[in-house]
Amino acid sequence: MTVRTRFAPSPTGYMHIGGIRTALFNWLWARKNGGQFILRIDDTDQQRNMDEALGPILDAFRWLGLDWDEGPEVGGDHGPYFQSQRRDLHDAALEKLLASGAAYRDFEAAEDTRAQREAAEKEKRVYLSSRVSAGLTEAEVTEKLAAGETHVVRFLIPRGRTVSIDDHVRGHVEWDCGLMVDPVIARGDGSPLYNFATAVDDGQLQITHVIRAQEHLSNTPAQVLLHEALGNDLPEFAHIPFVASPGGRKKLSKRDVDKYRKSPAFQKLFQLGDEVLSATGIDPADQSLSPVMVAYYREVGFLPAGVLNALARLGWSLDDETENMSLQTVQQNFSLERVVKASAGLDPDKLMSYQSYWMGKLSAEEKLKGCVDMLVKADLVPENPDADTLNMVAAVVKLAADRIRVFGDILGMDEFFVSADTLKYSEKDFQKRVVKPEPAVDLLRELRQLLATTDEFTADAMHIVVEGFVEQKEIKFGQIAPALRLSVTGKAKGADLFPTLELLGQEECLRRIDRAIGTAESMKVV
RNA sequence: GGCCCCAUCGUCUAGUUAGGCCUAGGACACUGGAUUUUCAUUCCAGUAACGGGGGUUCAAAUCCCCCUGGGGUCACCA
Repeated sequence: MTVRTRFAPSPTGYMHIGGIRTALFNWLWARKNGGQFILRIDDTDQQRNMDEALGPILDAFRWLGLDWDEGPEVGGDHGPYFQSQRRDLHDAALEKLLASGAAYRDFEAAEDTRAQREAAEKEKRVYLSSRVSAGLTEAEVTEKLAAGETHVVRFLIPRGRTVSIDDHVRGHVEWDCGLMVDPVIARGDGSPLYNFATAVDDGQLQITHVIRAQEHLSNTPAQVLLHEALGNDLPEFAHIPFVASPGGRKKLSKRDVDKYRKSPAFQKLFQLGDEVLSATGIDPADQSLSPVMVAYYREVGFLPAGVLNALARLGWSLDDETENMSLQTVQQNFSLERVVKASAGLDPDKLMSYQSYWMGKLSAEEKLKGCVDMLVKADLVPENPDADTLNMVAAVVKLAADRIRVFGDILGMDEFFVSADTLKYSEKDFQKRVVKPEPAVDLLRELRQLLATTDEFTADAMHIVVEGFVEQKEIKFGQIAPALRLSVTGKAKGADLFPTLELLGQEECLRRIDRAIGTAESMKVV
């Protein structure tokens, strides 16, 4: 039988990083087995703008390169793939269950049901559905219906037996039906509820493997019973661990981003993200993007390969040593048997490590393209840049080498894309390296003369000039290099100094040194 | 609270199904050193774990029981 897996997101306007991990495992299992991966949109009745709500979800799949065989935009033989459009299927299934007596119309007032539940809770006994309505004769039901009495439809749990599954990751799990409440499967208005719609849809879509997060384990007995009553082939189940917050055990949640912001484990990621996001005109504080969302990583300049690698290794391993894996490698080696049982915390450090690895694998062209896009977004480079600009960016990217782990890191090298008069100094370092040391300004002034009279302004030539200068003045390299770096780049750290000078060019370097000298002197006066 | 799930370095994990090859392996992070006259990289080294208690056995991280701890879920949400 062909393996068919599905991922059924609700259109919420963003794609959760944990959600896409579940989708990834479904995709992997389908691809590994030459099967189909289906995307079904579990939208309910009142939904907001569908483009707005679904767009980001499909974008996330496309960005990561996870294609779907059936679903929105691609169609398929088992459609429609929007749950809201499958109502006739649900209605027919509901009729079937009603007719067979597997379900009953419950006319009990909602407040009565609630009161019973609360009473049971108070008395510390198990609450079970009263089933008063289940005992109604056909005539009585017809009468109530004619009288327009509102009712829900409940599934009649076969008490006195157990349900069990042999879960691919959890093993044998069993539930006592005698403890289960008859679940509502249709609302007062006749619309289907999740557990019921899911069973109907999974059955009709011929899903063979339901791979979903562990939190759904408690939904499983009801769904299994529903499948039985519907006469569906029972799918196999794999309840995978959910993605937990860094350091914690709790489900990673959009609601807790404020807390994550304070967590040490998340510190570096937030810092990087804040810088990149604000440079590209997105306010990091408004939480339209956060590390809980897939889009966050794209906007900060992560690679699909990096994110995918981290996600795959969260709760799954190939063996005892393989860490860096392409999607293809994971796909070839994926197995549900090697999925771990315990929930796994997302580790931003490890994610960054995978990311750096894959960034290192990129060709110069790909790297250049990613960086250019980022620079354009940050307005440091014009849209559709000319060849000169492109060459400049390429040179910077090459010089930056592995300092660029994510494309957003190029924005930290903005000194190459601004003019001498708009260059920003790192205040503290400038004080420490240029203003405070007594001879720094004088040395800079003298060195400037030397640099100005050099015909050949190359990295090697500059190196020789500065070395000669150091020798002649009988100072240490460390007494002039930091000041020079600060003057020219505004920063204390960065790429190799002499190639940096060459890249900036003689004129620009001189302008920057002049400005630094002026600035330092005015600071000294005050 | 009921039901269910889970438990190896700080983190992600290997090892658990078929007990011995485990004086518990790898990776990330961290610390130290070398290289790089900054930073980043690279290289080398180091710190660091079987939650506790009982069994079974010649032998237990691995099997059994109890405890503890963590988590999920208990809707006319999905």
